[in-house]
Amino acid sequence: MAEQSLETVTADDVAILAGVSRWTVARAFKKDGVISDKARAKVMAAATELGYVPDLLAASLASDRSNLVALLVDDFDNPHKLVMLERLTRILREAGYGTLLVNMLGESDGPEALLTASQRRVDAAVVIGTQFDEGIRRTALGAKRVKQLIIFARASTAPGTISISCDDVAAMTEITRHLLEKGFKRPLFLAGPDTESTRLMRKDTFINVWSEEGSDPPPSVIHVPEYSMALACEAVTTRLSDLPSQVRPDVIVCENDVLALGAIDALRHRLGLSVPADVAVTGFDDVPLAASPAYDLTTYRQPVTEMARALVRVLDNGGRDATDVFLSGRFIQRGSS
Amino acid sequence: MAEQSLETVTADDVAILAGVSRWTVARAFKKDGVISDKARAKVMAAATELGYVPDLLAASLASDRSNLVALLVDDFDNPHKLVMLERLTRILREAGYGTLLVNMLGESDGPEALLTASQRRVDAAVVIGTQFDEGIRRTALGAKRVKQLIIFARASTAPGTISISCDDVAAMTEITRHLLEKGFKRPLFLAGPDTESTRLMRKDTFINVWSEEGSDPPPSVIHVPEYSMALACEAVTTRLSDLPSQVRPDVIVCENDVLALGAIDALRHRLGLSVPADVAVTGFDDVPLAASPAYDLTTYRQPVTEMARALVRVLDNGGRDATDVFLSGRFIQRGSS
DNA sequence: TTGTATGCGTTATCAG
DNA sequence: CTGATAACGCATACAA
Repeated sequence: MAEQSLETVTADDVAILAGVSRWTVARAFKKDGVISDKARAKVMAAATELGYVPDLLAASLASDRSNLVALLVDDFDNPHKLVMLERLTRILREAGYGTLLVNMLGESDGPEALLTASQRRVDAAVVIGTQFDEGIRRTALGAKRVKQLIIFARASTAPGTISISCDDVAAMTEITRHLLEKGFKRPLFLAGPDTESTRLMRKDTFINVWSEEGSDPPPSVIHVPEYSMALACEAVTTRLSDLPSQVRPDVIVCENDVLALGAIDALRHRLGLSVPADVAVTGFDDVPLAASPAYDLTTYRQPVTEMARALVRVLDNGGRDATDVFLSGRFIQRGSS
Repeated sequence: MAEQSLETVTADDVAILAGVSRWTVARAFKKDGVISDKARAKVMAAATELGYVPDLLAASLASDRSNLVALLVDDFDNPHKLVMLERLTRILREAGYGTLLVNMLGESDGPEALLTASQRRVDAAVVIGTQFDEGIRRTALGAKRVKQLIIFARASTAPGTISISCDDVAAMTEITRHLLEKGFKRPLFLAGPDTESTRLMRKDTFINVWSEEGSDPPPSVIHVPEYSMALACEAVTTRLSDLPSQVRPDVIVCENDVLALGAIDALRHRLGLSVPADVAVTGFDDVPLAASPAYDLTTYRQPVTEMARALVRVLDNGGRDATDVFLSGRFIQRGSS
């Protein structure tokens, strides 16, 4: 078949060549189109001959679906984002959705970012950021700008949104019990920023389970204002330096892997301690680096694939009778604990 | 202003409220629209009152620009991809472009991925993958499917494409001279897969400069089939184990940071050697992790921001008189060499 | 400077 | 099962 270099080949062209009407061409391209096998065959033959592909833009304009979803990301520093992006783009594409990647630039850029997306008629906006403020929700829901607002990898009780996330409670309970079994006595919990609207249940769960099932004083907690290795490293260094080993934490439980990696760096390279001999460390997410011999981090793998599939289900349903989704992942024990 | 919950507010609605015609509304929203200040003010007032935003989908259909570019990625394992995605989405968005992230799933998925993008009428397809086969080029250029094919962060001589990349020759020359000055004698070059169409000039440059300016035997080279820490770690381990220290390389020069991080892991955790005391290591890209105390990797920072800006320039020009772009980055000396 | 007709490529909906 | 009419929301070119 010679390469076509027509400016653009439309359904009309195919219709003429196939000897049918333009609408029959459209039907042939719908999975469940009501059309005779014969007609479809003719259309398809003509289509491949002309190199016709339906124009999704025109389709979006005419129908009220774009099969496009916006992925709003606000923190590109966490390698786990790359894992999520890979899985989301793969699975959404397999399901017929395109993905618009939107960078939520600064602090309060959420609403603006959402507008950009809504201008392209996305079927849904998926927030994969760490922050999720009320402004976004209002912008999304007010004026029906965005049909659906989905919070990914974060639990949220905000009305009008649905969230798809890892079951933090089950996950952190498993981690905590592992630590209790191992006989750790003085945990330190290293947490990220304390947001209101979307929160991780990891810290609370850890504190609860440890307090209930352990017989020791409640764990201490430190917060860093961002999920950053450098900040975590700094925070742990300050906190542990000059601390006599009798009162030094024997395990640092981190809200995610990025913090854990920073903590390990601090212990080894700033404080001259050994992991896990002097201090153990656990993370959360299972970023690729967690498996490297350098860190060998005990962590919990979020079920990203299943989460992405759940997203597709919600999308395919057009958001009807959708409820929040919590999925279990897998505890990954490695050498750091 | 009360939140509108109108189904959709179009330019017509704004026109009525502002007491002008629909076309005047359109003019008000064009940066260089020929329109009186008074009319524009009225339109804008009406627009904000109604919460009107132009529909980019309809605009794309009517004009022949979508202000949408597809980002085709085929390797989500390299953290540097995250850096590039952050910069590209940020700068493209600031310039008024939306970004469609497309996952080039498998081996020969390029053409298919490109089709997905072209169905949405992207103004350009930007390949950020490591692989770039001829199939992609043909699909893109054949039948004028995609107006522009741009190779980002990779030099390419493929006809009909334009590439925007770091000046590998200058960069690697700088790294090599640094190593020569430091007095290293037995380098080993660790490279990724050997592709035909888009190649890095890093390996060749290193070999050339080292051979010309150094007085020692030509460097040895090993290839790994993927840019993966694990593979690099394995390859270095096999290569160096049981090697007497007199003939052991004293520096491993890596094609990128991912390989370098894997090499460092191998040296430290598999071979029990110290970096840089026993063996030095250099990378390329300056991924965030390179700055961590754990690796402290000497590397070369790609000018990602400038590269993204160059992309915007090409896009704004609609590809007219565009030529390949090479930009210099910055040599970053750290502790690993 | 502003208004008007026409077209972009598809889909929804109804008629045959 | 197939053909036809009317949008979808905007841009371009031209006329006023």
